[in-house]
Amino acid sequence: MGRAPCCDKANVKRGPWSPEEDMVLKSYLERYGTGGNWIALPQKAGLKRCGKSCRLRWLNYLRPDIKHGGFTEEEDSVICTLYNKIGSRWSVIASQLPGRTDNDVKNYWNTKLKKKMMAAQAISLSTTTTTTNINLITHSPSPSPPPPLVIPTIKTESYTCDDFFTPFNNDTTSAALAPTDPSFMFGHNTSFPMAGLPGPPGLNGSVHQYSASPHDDPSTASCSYVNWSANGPGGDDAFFADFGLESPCEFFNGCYGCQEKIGQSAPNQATLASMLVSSDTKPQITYS
DNA sequence: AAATTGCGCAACCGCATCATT
DNA sequence: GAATGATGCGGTTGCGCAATT
Repeated sequence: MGRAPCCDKANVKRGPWSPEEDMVLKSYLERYGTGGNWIALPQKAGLKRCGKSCRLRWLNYLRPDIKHGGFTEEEDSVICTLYNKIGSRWSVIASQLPGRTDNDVKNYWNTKLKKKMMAAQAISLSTTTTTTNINLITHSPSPSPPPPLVIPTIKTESYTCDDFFTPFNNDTTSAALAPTDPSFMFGHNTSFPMAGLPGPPGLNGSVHQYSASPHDDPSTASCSYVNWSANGPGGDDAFFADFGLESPCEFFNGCYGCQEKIGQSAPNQATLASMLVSSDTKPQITYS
């Protein structure tokens, strides 16, 4: 038995969205949200569109945090690095680029970056065998034996204060426990410039800002790194594992994307500091 | 100036996965 | 565990526009 179509294709509009349709969809979503059902949304909003089409339009174009325009060199590097590691998992790659959508990244790769990287590969093969900063494309046909793969190990994630507080601000049940003013940090505006603390072995990076929710009782505080980056193998799991933590979510409940952890206990500032200090390596993480 | 070509990007399609019953 | 429905995702298409012939 075949699947039923998600909508009546004969009675839905297709093709480019008009500004009026955009306005209707945007204002509806800003007012009511998805209601947990994209399929029913267009009818409720008064749009003659397929629910999937509405979802795509919102995610790829109408969302307020979408970044349009050219990609930076840094974004190029992230895309190439991740493509070499995980292939065409565009949603994963896009998740590392704030404001970028998987469709954007996919289009950019297919139209520009792939050619750019192939050209770089051709140059590197014709000039030297000791490549240093060029990402080689492993998915394209290559002569045997294959050239050495050079994968930069830069791992960067950036969360803004607004991102950090998004799960709180969108969740009325936890809003009472969380601030709406990002400047209101743990310990009443105490940020976390803890210079001289040891960092995880083998990683170089920086935590630009540390913040936590402003509970007076630190034993129930939740906290999160904001705008941290780590250069080295592993990425975020390794980053935190080397602090002796299983993962960011285990302790840093309340961090962006970890809403399900809200409500668990978290280490207070002193405990966290002692965990960091107890590492026997010299400082490799700088806090600024 | 008209026709053709190439490019960029929005949108669609169909399959995979997840959630619910 | 099976059936069903909703969502997420990657591949692909097709339109509009600019560059080229």
